[in-house]
Amino acid sequence: MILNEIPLMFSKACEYGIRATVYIALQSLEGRRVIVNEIAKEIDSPIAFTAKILQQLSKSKVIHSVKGPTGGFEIERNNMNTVKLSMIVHAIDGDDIYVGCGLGLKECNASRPCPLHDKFIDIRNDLRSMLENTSLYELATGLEVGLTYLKR
Amino acid sequence: MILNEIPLMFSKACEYGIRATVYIALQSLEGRRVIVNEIAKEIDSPIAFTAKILQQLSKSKVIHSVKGPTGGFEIERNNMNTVKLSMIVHAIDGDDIYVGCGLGLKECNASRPCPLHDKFIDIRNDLRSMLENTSLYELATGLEVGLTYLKR
DNA sequence: ATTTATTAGGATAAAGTTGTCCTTTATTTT
DNA sequence: AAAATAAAGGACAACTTTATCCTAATAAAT
Repeated sequence: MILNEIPLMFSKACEYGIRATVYIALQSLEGRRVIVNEIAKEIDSPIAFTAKILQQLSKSKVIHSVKGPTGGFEIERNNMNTVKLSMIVHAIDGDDIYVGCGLGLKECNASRPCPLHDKFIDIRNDLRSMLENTSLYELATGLEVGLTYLKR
Repeated sequence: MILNEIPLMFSKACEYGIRATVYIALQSLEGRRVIVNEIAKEIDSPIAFTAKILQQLSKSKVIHSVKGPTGGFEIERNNMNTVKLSMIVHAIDGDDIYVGCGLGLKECNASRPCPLHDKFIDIRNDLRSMLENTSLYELATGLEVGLTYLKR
């Protein structure tokens, strides 16, 4: 019997958030504004939960929301370059990824490192630099096959 | 408002498990068998929850338990070399760390990778190799200051 | 043999994450 | 102006993880 199902790297909320943002970006590149129902259907995520996440991303200016008929979500072409994966993750999961010892040791720091300290730091820095260096545009256009990839 | 508090790398259960195992190893090197209450106190973890985790580690043969008075937990000196960090993690968190796309994309694989596929693979492989190459002995004796480090 | 100390294990509670539903607010269309 | 459409947001339900408590099983000490 195993106690846990730990997330591989991100929470579900964050996964949905990234997938949704990429979908919105792809559609915005086609000049289409998209509504939650469509997004959730296309990325295969729970609608209402996705709506919550989109609210957060909207507040964080990662995406832009428009109310009313013909409304929905969109992302300006310019923002696709400035928005990095790290901003999406931060808006949803916070910046926990960056802090603390992997073993939860409070005394562990650079001057008195635990045996795994440097390894943890390296791995986390790799993750961090990937998140900070990957733009939304790069991520969206890198999905050659496009939409099909967003379904899980 | 942020939805989540995602674990940095391991679950709480796994963190406690690693810290507890290291503590047991350190005490075993001194010839001392230790009881749950002491372990939990020294690694600053909840007693009953720690007991559950120790049960799992005991079943998985990572640690050895002895019932009754003078009983407690211990680890044979020989086992400290064969027990790797990966075994502790596996016993508690399972091997989720190793599977699936970081974005939760089901179509993502080596032949049709998502834009982050290789980066995810690299990071995860680094983590995996760290876990598989770090022995309990190395981990325990690497903690020069010993016990103080295990408190959080 | 009885008592005592300790792990094993079941039941359950608390907290956190994920997911749903319904009402309110904003905006467009008619 | 009224109706319709969509996001915003509050309340809450389900599930998972974390945590506690109590009893049973085991084994040493008396």
